[in-house]
Amino acid sequence: MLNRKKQLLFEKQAEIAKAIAHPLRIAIIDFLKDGEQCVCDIAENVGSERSNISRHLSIMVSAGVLESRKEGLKVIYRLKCPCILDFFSCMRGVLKQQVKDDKQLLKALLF
Amino acid sequence: MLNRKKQLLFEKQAEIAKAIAHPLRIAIIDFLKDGEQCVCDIAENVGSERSNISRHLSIMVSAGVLESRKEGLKVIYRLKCPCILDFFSCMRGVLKQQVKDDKQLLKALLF
DNA sequence: TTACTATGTGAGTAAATAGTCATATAGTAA
DNA sequence: TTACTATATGACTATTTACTCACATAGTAA
Repeated sequence: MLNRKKQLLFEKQAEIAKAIAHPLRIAIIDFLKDGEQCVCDIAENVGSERSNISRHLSIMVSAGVLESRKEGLKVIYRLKCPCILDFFSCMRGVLKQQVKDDKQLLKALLF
Repeated sequence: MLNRKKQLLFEKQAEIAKAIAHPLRIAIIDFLKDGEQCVCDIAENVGSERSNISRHLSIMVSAGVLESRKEGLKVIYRLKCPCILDFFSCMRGVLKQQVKDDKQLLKALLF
């Protein structure tokens, strides 16, 4: 059984992972990898309603993944911890491995 | 707007992130970091019903995060892509930053 | 002031997810 | 064969999450 400390840590980590675990939020993080952007430009880039994007952004801010600053009417968001991008390349690695496995399976089926 | 290719990629990546985004699954991955384990030992370590653990394991296998092998009656699971552990240290970094921010806020409130 | 723009949020519905219990399956061993 | 153990899964309920629409808020500018 886990002790309380570890359990709390895992819950906090799960919150961060949840904040990333959505196609739109992945798209947002990917869009922000080259620099900060305002809500309207993010919404236009990822193709969703501004109110929806605003919600997704606030989820990621709460989780500590993004941070924001105001500039006139606009609110500009940026990655708070760019190490998240390393996780993205890890995920691409997992996907590549899946494709390799599929190929192997296909070969096994054909011969 | 995103093109179809990117959209598909982001959906696949989100599936992987989702497969990690749960306290029990984080605990399981953490437990597996030092080597493969069978379902019953995982269940005992993280403190949940075997049927529940079995479901969480199959979610992670489907996502390509874990893989398994049979050994007699037991099914033994292991990390398929240990680079996921790097993401764990990134998450710990995010949490540390949150604590720092909280300290700053507290100071601002007190003085 | 009024009109406008960018962002955030309450309320509602629809869909996805998690956990539990009972049961099924697969392998072991008498 | 029967009894046992480890794992997986169907069915169900409860909870969480995502999206949309309407409206609120905040800043800009005439």
